[in-house]
Amino acid sequence: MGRSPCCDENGLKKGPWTLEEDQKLVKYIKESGHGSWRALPKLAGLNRCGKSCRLRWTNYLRPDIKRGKFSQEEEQTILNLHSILGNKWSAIASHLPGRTDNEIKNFWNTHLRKKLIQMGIDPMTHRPRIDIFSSLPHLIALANLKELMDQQQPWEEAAQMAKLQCLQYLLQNPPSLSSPSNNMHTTFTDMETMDISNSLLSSPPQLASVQGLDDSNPFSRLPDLQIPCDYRISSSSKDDTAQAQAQAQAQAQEHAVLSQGENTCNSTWLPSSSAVPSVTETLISNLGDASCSSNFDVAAPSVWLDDHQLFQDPLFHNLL
DNA sequence: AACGCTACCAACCGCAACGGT
DNA sequence: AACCGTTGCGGTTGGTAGCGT
Repeated sequence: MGRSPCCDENGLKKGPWTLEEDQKLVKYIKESGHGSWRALPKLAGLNRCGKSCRLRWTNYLRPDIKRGKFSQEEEQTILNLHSILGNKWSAIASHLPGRTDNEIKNFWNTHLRKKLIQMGIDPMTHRPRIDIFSSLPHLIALANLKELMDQQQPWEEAAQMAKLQCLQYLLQNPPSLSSPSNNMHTTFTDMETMDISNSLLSSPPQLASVQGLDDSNPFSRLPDLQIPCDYRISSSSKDDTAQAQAQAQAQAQEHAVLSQGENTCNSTWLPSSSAVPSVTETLISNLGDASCSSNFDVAAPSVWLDDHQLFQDPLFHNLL
């Protein structure tokens, strides 16, 4: 695949276009069409490379370009299409008459992406963020619990059972401790997270007798934290798993059709698409007033709601 | 007024795909 | 099949406007 020398040629102007250059380009294309972009600058009397001319035309000067703010409908369309197509800006732009891929890309990066992050949604997967910050409340609770355990406070056995069940619930419904996404806000490494978790899981010996789970290891039924965890909002029965896999396959095929064989949204680290529906599909209508600054102020996905309800439970406050 | 910070967006860069020879 | 030229695309950069201190 050869590469065109294009703009590295000496003497060609770069940078912002002047009004005069715009007028020359528009005049030439209106009269003669763009033809070969490479030949165009010379013919149009422009000291630019063809690539620059093409970009200026397609992104700015084309008469059918719609400028101005994106409407709610356009915003919704972009979110929907991005959840299916990923960063296929040109494919998304083809569904938005008058909008260029560059404009949509910029709008995504400056507005929509931030909104989704604010709402606790991973902008790449359109699913609840599963990074260290969304796990932080759980980890803090675990840390406090371990502190209490280390102090060997004389708990009632029933209370211990309840608390440990609570802990087990947390660990069986974890926000995944490691995120595959390109999440800029993840400052803890996966291994650091694992260290924290594993240190918390080194239980004091006196708890083994009250677990009733496994005498040798009270946490033996907890998920293997070295393995990326699926969301566990639904039953973990084998039947459901098989059903989810079948649904995932069906959806993967659907996505393959929609995205012409390319689907950047899928990740081997993520649960099947059918297990956790894309939250942007249900939260899109709230985006317009997503002015909140905290993940916890907005309508959170169900996988979080369960945990938040747990945190509000008086029983859980006793743990803290 | 000066400075720093942030948001926005036009434009650039480099790679990939495609078609012609 | 290999090479070359052209175009398309997505990621990134840099200029600048707006705002707060």
